Amino acid sequence: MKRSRSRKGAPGIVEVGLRAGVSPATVSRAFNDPDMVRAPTRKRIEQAAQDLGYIRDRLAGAMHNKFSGTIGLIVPTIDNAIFSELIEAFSARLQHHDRTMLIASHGYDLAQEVAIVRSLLERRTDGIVLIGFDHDAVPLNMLAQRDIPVISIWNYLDDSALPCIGADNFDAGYQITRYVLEQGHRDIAYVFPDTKLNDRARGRLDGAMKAANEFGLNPSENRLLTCPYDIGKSKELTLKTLAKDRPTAFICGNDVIAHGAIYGCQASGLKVPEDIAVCGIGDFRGSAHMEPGLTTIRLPAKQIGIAAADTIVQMSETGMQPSPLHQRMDVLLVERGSVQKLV
Amino acid sequence: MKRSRSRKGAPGIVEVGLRAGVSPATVSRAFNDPDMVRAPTRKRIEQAAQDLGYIRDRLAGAMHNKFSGTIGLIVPTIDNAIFSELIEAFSARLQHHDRTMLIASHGYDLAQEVAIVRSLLERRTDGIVLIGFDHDAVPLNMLAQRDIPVISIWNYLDDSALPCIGADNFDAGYQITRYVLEQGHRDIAYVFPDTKLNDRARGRLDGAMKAANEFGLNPSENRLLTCPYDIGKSKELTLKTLAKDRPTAFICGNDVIAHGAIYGCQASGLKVPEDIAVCGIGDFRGSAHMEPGLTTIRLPAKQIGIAAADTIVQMSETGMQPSPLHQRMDVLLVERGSVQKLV
DNA sequence: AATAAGAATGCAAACGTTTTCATTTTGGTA
DNA sequence: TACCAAAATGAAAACGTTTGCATTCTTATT
Repeated sequence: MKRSRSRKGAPGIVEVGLRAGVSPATVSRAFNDPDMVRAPTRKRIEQAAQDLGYIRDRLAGAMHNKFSGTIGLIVPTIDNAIFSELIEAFSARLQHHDRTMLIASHGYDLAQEVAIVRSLLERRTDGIVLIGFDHDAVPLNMLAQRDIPVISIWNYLDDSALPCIGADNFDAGYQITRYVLEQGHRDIAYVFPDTKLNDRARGRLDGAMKAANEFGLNPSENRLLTCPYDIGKSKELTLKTLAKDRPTAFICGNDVIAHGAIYGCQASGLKVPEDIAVCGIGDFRGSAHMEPGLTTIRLPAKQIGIAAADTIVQMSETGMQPSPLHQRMDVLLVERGSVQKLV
Repeated sequence: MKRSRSRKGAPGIVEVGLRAGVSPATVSRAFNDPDMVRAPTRKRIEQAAQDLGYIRDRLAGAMHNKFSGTIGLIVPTIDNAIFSELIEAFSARLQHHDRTMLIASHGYDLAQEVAIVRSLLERRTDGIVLIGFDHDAVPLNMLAQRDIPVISIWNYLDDSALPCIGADNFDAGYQITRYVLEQGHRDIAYVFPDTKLNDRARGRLDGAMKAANEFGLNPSENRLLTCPYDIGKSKELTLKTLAKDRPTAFICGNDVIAHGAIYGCQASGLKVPEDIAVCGIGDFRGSAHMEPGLTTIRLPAKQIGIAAADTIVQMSETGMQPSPLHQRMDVLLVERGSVQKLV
């Protein structure tokens, strides 16, 4: 691999210094600590930098600094409404902090996650943000050993080992289920993603079960359905379920699944909510406006993204754990048209 | 800002060398050019690295190398089905090339884009991928001046200044419109995003107009609607349009808008496609499974993402323009249930 | 066994900043 | 005007790699 040197003679800090008649050190200071250099000197430097089209090399700076100015975000998937709002907010907020986001997805594969953490470490990210609590010990150890700040976001647990910022998914599952029960539904199908390696889904399902129990219900095996985050799969599963023995309501582990369920109902000629109720969790883009509007639990994705950015940056700057260690964001039941009182 | 030094005494190439009884240089070679060092030596080095928990510092390497191993992707928005499939594919493919993705979004604001390019340059990305052709000259010049490889993706133009990989949006607009016309529709509303700074939308609309003209049609002002990429806004606009003077078909500039249009029709009591036809462009997640299934033009997002990653990596390695310079991906009309023959 | 050619390794100088420490300048005060 | 503390600047040593060149080790050939 021939690596031709010679970055086009791009001007560096010394060229700028030469032109401005100051030492490289002063140029550096002018950029990092503007009021350490006198105004007129700074002016000259800025002018020189401008003239030369100087662009600072943060990599070189990072070598000294211990700080690279990048933050890593590791998500299960990007290609999904689930996280895109979160990612956007997080990224924008980081930009605001003059940090750059390194993002990678592992497709719900924890082995992949190890490789990703390693790669981020090689890039010396100043901090890493993970989704949820289900993680391999290896990457966690690598991070701990190096004192790299880590937080877990999206889910909330008041006693999680990692600092966290998230919504109480248990509560989300509990609230929506209680609501459906209060509408008089008793024969309910629960459609949730695989809860094996997904603490968010697990929390939601547990919450749902608690609500059911409080109403003296104990959902039978055939009312507990597993479905991936995929509209098509969900629609298919719904169709199959309806063909056998139709419940009066579907409680879905997330909005994507709920969208599929609604389409499934419509495809089999049922009207939502008149003939059957469907609800989700998440309140994704589109849920509000579909027909009927989806009754769901709103998770504050944007808020979480912003808080996550603020927190991880602060941790990297102070080297301390955030306080509070566990930040809980409120979830909100939003009633729209997809669930109605059972008559 | 106190920047405490001392990266926890993380072992470096020299510690590894010490332990393996070789010089740092050899360690470096063992990692970058494995068969430059003899197998037994390499074994010892790998073992030592393993024992010490060594993680290479790519930033330090990048200083020498001219290559940082990162590629920048600049998109209008992440939080939108439009680009998420593309991003995911691009990112995965880069990972495969042992590169890391730096992503940033500018929210359709070209001024923002300048700042972003600058920030990426500061991070010394080995290449930059942009969406579409509408860009400020400033960042383009910065890139050209530094010989940083750039490509434009998503849209296709056989004579674009930048190398490109994309779908022919003009053709997409043309095809879907022709199809609708062939189904007998004549009174058609065209709902497109603002075409000012969006060459993709512009191309699609131009294509649609060409098809209309070929059928001797010249859509009137009030049939040319402008709508942002937002389901809610689109639904609202549809409702308003239907209240006045209802066309027999809506051709939407993209699937998100089409989703909103369908919901709008349904909300006002019309059945799609019996009472009114709706179609989109894009074939996003969900379009296939909604009720009715959306007739649309499939854009090969994943293919584009993969090709983009391959191309930009290759450009950065060879320092040459790709060939072909302009890569055109096929679009495909997919007929589903949202358009039917006008009786 | 001696030798030469080639492979493997080591040495040390980069890479472009930041930062410590020393030196100079500034501006106010005696 | 001379002097001093404080502020601004400069010199030079890092930071952790990579790499050109020099050196040493292999190994095949005579």
